[in-house]
Amino acid sequence: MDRATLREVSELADVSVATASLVLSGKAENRFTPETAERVRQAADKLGYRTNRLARSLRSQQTRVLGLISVEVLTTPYAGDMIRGAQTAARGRDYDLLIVEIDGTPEAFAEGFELLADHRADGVLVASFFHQELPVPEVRPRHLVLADAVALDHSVDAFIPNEFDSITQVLNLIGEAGHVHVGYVGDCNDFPAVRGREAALKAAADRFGWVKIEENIVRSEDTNSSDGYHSAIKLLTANRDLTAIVAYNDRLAMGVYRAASELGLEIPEDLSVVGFDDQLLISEALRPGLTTVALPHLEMGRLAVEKLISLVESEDENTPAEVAIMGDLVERGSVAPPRKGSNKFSSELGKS
Amino acid sequence: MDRATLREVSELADVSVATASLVLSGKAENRFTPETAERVRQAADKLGYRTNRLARSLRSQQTRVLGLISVEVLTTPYAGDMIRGAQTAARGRDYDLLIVEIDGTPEAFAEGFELLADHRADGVLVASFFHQELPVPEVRPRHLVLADAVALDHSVDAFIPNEFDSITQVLNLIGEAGHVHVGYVGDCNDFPAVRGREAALKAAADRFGWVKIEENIVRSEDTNSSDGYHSAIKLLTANRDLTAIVAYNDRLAMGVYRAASELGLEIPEDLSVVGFDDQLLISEALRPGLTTVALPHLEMGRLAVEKLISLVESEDENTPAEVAIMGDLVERGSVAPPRKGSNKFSSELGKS
DNA sequence: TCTGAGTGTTTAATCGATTAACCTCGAGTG
DNA sequence: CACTCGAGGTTAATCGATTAAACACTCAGA
Repeated sequence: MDRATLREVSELADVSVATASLVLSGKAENRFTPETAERVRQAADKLGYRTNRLARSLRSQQTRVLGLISVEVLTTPYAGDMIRGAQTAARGRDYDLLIVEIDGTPEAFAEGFELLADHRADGVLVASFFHQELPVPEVRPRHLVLADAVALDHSVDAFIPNEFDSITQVLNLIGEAGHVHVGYVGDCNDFPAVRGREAALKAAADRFGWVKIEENIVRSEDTNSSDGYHSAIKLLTANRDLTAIVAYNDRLAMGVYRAASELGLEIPEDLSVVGFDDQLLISEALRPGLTTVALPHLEMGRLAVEKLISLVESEDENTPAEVAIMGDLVERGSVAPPRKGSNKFSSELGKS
Repeated sequence: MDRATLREVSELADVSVATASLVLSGKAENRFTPETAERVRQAADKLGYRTNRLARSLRSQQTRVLGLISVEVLTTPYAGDMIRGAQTAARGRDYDLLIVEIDGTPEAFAEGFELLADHRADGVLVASFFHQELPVPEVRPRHLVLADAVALDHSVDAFIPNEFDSITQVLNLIGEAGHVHVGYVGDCNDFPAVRGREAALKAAADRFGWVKIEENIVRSEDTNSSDGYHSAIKLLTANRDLTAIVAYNDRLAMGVYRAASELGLEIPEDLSVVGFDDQLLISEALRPGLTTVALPHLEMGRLAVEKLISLVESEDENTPAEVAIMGDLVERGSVAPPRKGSNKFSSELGKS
């Protein structure tokens, strides 16, 4: 049941191993008579010949294998599409992916790099489960590209989401609907994603004339639904004029929904909500569906692999660049114009 | 910057390549003087020598690479832990994983198998994103194991969840709390997971004397939250005595929560709810937290790899077996004893 | 002195594919 | 007729590690 070797093919075709190799690799188009070539091809076909990648790689000093270091992408439900994008792109160029899952520590990187070096991967792609700055060690593969992450020292090619323009899409939706009392449920960490989204928020606030946006920002310790809930409660009770809340991500937005429901606020009639990430388990399940932005995971994976292959295949000098990619707006129904005057919540409270 | 070869090491140590190899592989413990051995080791150290896996594999005819065919595991947020379990187990035995993502069609399998055969994987693990029956082609790797799936013809070793006993844990919780009017929001497909869970439901109904369980089963077309909502509404309006609902999975349970909230039923006071899967994005985010069962993904991945390695390393005859593994009960607070008499919903309606 | 048995180390074949360099033969050229 | 040249192949080195078999040497025993 073992695969046939080139020697077996060449014997069946009654030629030398060299001839068989040359014919099958197509690297000597017209050095052989059509009959010889055909005989070789038939023999290969008959024996189900496939070239032994180990042997080829050993000889050619390239494996056509790309290492993929997954920083928690495999084990968190956020960014699987990035790997799919990467795999599709790689397969399309006849490369395969060797995937190693690690946490993001420098030691784990070193181990991962070592393992991939042992396998003689032609290049390495590091994919992160969210847009962060990674401590990529100095000792690193010759060809390296990052996806959904940048190197702390910005010394590596990277494909990241355009946080600013992406979230601006939902901010515009809020602004154009006429909201001016807008709150923001954020994250307290210092990540590029956090900085980018808040910068966009402030720009939008300026542009649309949102009222006292600085005071309507609450930053959660963590970004789970329950933090979103507490933050939203805090926002909505402190500022009863709020008619829209922007959440840093969909999980926080989920908490905002719960807060709204508890306070008797209908979404979107009394309160518009937008999220970020388009985590389907949440954004599709909430009622009404959450208007949010889908991160360009597939694209980042694809582009990163294509860049990596181009690095591998041309030995030209390369100047590392960070490419920011737009996310897709997904409108579902959690945004509506504000009620006249103020939201139901504040008017009800006004009565009592 | 390229890695040192054995020849370079041997030259530095002033011995033959054979000696260097023998010393470093530890396969000839006392054939050399301690001084020679030490000299070789020092040289290897100094040069940062690591054996070239391609060369070794080519020679030894085994790669210490296991293929992992992921049937949508990578790209759905359900079962990433299975891959983590598999990778950890493999690394612990000095194997690496070559992962290929496919959909579950026979053609995709064939392609995946071919690709892994090209890479001379020593064995292949197929991991599915849920417990299903897979059409594994006849032409298959010599060593093959399934995780979270069985072969249609049951001809392959498999590690699967014990659906019956796993869900019985939450069913017992419901029964022991004293509920007798129990509803079930199910799935209409004919999967092992569906059959196992419904069988357990019926067994529990018998054991606890649940009232007319057959009539309180609604099967959804799909298993998203919105189907769970519609099914729960149907159940709760048709049978006002229901005090507990069991959902086929957490996503459906999420819909049940919404239905309950819409009907003014408090969970767990008026209605107990249990799910299955422990999908954290849902089970942790819902209020109250969802009591559910965590599938043994990590374990399945781990055990499958260990079985696979044992197949690879001993050429003994093997009789395929399917091993069912228990899931873990996760209690969060969506179960309470029923209200005296009946639920709030039915009593309120009774008044009007 | 010769044989035998260890010890310590090297020689050389091998895994399978690639490819530069070489060979052979017949046709064409001056 | 001697010589060149191209078409159509083949030879053999190479990638790096593994390992059976051979070799060189020492020392004990006959």
